[in-house]
Amino acid sequence: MDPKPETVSAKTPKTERGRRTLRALLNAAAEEFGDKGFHEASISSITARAGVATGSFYVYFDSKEAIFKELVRDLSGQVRDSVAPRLMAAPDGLAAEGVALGAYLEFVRQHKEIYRIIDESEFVDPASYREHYTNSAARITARLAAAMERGEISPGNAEVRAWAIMGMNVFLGLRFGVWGEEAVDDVVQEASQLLARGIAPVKG
Amino acid sequence: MDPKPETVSAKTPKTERGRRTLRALLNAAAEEFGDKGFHEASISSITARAGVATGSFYVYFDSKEAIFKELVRDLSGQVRDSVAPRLMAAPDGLAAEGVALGAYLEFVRQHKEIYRIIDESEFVDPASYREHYTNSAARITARLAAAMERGEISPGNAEVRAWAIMGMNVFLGLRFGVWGEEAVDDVVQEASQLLARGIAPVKG
Amino acid sequence: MDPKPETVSAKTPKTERGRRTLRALLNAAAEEFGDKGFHEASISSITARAGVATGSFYVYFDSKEAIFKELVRDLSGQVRDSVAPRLMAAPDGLAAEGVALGAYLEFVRQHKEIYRIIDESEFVDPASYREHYTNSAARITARLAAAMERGEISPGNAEVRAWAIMGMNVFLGLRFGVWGEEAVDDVVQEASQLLARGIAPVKG
Amino acid sequence: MDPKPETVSAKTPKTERGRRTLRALLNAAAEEFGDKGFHEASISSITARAGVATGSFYVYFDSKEAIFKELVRDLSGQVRDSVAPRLMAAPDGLAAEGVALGAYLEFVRQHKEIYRIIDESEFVDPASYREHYTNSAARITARLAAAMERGEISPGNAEVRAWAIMGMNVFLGLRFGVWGEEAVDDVVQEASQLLARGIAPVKG
DNA sequence: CATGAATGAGAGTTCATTCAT
DNA sequence: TATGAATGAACTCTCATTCAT
Repeated sequence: MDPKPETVSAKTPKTERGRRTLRALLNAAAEEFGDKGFHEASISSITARAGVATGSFYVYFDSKEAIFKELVRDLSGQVRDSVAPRLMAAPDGLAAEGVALGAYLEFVRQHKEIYRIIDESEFVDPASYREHYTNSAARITARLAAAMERGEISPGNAEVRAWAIMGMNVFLGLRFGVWGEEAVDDVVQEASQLLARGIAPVKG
Repeated sequence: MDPKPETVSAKTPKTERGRRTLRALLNAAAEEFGDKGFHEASISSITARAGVATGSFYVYFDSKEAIFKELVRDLSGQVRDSVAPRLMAAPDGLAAEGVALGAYLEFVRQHKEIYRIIDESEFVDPASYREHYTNSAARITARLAAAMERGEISPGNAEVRAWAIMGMNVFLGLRFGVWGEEAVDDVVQEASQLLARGIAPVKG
Repeated sequence: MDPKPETVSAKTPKTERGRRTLRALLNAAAEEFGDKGFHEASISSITARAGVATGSFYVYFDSKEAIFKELVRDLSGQVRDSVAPRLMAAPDGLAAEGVALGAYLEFVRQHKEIYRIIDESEFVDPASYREHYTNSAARITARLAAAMERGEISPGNAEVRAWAIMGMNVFLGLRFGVWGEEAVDDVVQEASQLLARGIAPVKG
Repeated sequence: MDPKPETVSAKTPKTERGRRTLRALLNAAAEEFGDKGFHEASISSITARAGVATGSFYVYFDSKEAIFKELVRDLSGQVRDSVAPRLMAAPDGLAAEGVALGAYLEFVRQHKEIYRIIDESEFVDPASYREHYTNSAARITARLAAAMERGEISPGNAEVRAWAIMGMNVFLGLRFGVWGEEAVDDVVQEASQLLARGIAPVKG
């Protein structure tokens, strides 16, 4: 269940010991960045958490930015992968978006630090940030386009809708996943309804 | 008739010259933070832009954080004030949200740096960030509640809807205001439609 | 009862208002230096305590050092003057030194900050420090010499004795005046006895 | 056989090179503080004297205060150790105090900067100052108590006597060790006599 | 691969002092 | 005299990165 090894691009270790150290650094970095944010985080704190010497860090990463970037890619994949399986179960393209919101809210609540790290990438490595949200939007757009195709939702600009839906999800995630502790079912239902009526196929 | 005295919390100057210096610092800080972001920004760069000595900064602010906080409050007020007058013109509560989105998109496109500064507050002064979005949501919630009252929109959980709408706006603002350069009318229309059908009053 | 005006050398004010400001500054400085020590003390804190503007300070003193120096001279005089009257009452030159110790201990206990300020002058204005203790020693030396003359004490090197006695007093003052809270009578008696007879075993 | 490992409290180096750097910093600090006093001293001057980079300072010490504290502890030990061996040679408890004074005067004259540094600790790190003199007094008290026990000195309050003796020594040290250049034998003799027999007129 | 000491540029911050009003 | 804003040199401290072992 370890996060995909293929996402680890930089300086792939050749020995088993090396792989362990790399993994330890990545985990330590997730903790450190989640706790303190990028700028307050320090390499020496990361290596301390990982139980290795300062210098060892540079065996695996070129810079603080590099490990952060690596991490964002890793986490971005985790967010995606946590939603995907739930989507399979959705009866149709309209329902799918409600399911996706529910899955996202749950994930966010369980991994608040991931939300934070990804968001901070806007100011650390804008390209990663943009990539993350652009990818997300592209996936939603594709789903919507397919559903339109199938007549499950009304015709319209799929990309605009995708960004609108993603924004909805993210802010509901912030308010009811990261900040709030209240039950989430009502939120999902209310939002699903808004969405359903909003993009449901036009009858008659 | 002084410029926004309510935003000036710290060390109010007692002379006219002092007021000018303070304003110059605030304006310089907006430029600097907008250009470079909080961490890359430097006090000496701010004072240089403002045309005053380094030490003068500390006559008015206790720290880099302090002026940033001040600025976020200031800008948050500007965002609010830019949308408010347009709302007056809306025929009803349903249309109002479309109008608000349009106003917001325009504002964001003209003041990309404000968008950036407010967003960065999540990592510099989370309380300000939270306050900004909580205030925004509260205003939307109040509008929706009133509109429900008047039967202009369907009954439902106004707060959830407010956060959903705000999220939509913010992400459309990011995609089509900050990043994109394309015309914005289609976006507003598409989103308004999504919203309209989503929360329109249910017809008998 | 105000400290001697003649000790105020710098920029003697001509108006009544000026005299009040000067006195306020000196009192404020005594508090400030006593509380925080020379280096932690700040001019603006002194002027704030005195209830005047920062710039007013320089109407009366040339620098932070200058007011400190002034203060040490002032306080040095106070120490001297607090002991002098008690000496008059002493029956002879030997008893006088015990009386002086008693008077000094009392004074120190009541004015701990004065002890501190004078001592700090060693590092702020060594000349003042040296002057203070040299003057003290000279007064003791003179007393001892006169008493020798009168045969009230044994012949010997009056200056060495004076410094020894002063050191005794100062350190007993530190231990039992500044730090300790216990009754002081025993201390005075024990020290007086040491001074009179030394600590050699009493011969049968 | 490492140099005084007990004085090294903070961030003990793990390599030989580290130990050398630490020692160099401590020596440089003694020079710097002795020359300029605490507040005029600068970290960069210390590192320059030690021949290392500014940042290296913070590998071993948290602050200017921290190294000063370390140094006072170190020097306090040196004062103690310089007197101790001479005491062994004293024939009895009464003579011992004269010997101690002599040893102290010599030490002070050779290490004027140590005297200064320890005294300045009163204003930089009062706890160290207090500790230094409290320890000294405790050692003298113990000697006196033992000598009383053996009947070598008259009965009395050992602690009061100890502080009196220490004060005598310190002030004679200031006057004849730090400030004066004259021969010191007379001083020791006069003070020893005072201590032994006091200054009451010789009877009969 | 691992270690941890060394580096040094650069930042924020302080505050005694000056000066125009 | 009094005011308080303006000044700017100087300092401490941080930490990502390098490198010899």
